[in-house]
Amino acid sequence: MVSRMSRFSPPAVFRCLADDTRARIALLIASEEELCVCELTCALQASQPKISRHLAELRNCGLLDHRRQGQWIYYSLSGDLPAWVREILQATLEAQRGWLHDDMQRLETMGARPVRQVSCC
Amino acid sequence: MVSRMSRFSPPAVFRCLADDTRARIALLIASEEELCVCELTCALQASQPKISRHLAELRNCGLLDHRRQGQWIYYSLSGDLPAWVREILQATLEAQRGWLHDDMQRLETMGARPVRQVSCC
DNA sequence: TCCATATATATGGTTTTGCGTATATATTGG
DNA sequence: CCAATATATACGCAAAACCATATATATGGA
Repeated sequence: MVSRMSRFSPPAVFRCLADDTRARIALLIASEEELCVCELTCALQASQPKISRHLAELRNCGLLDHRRQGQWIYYSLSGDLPAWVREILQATLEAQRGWLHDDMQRLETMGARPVRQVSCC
Repeated sequence: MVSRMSRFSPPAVFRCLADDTRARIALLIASEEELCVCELTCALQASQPKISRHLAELRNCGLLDHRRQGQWIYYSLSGDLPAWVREILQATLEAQRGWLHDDMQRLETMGARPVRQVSCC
């Protein structure tokens, strides 16, 4: 019997992206590599708990990784993401950039974005 | 302001595919071009009303077309499907054929499948 | 016309999902 | 240690999704 409940089964992945907030988060991160919670809160104009709750879900589904840098927690696509999931995000992103336009605009014009540091010292 | 509610917005499409039954139906049809309700009922081993209900939803979302031929109603991918949606289905299908294996097996070994007729007379 | 088959829809109930608000935790700078 | 900032989680509720069962509709053949 073939497993119908792998972590990345098609409906599991689609379910993760089926919510407006989560789709916007996932595509923004796919586009920007890495974003912290406050940037997403600003880009989506949503409350911080709402963003955090959906980030937790994307994390639990295995779509996102996170790292802490000081006070900020940066989210990125999971390194374990299967290629087909990456392809889906990429295809959606390329075809639907317009759909993300407002969010990206707010992100670009956001004041006081935290500064990334790749390594320490 | 950019429309956030097009018929084929990312979350709308993903929501449609977020259910186990609907994902299996959509991918089976993407693979087989066209399937009737009784074939899907057999392949998924689900009740006829359950299949019909999910087909109606896929139809309402704009993912599927249907045509009647005699007593049977054949469902296929909508002709109006945006390219990116087609790509998503194709990428998922190619990467996740194993996930569909049991369904396809049952379809292939199904007795008394109705015979397609392309045109009349 | 009557029956069998194929398909669609309605109904009522249970489960899941998403939300706002309140609160907890962790980090940084004084 | 204290206050401020960033983030996560808990709780109670409203809305949405899904299901099984029952029923309606359409077609084809006797």
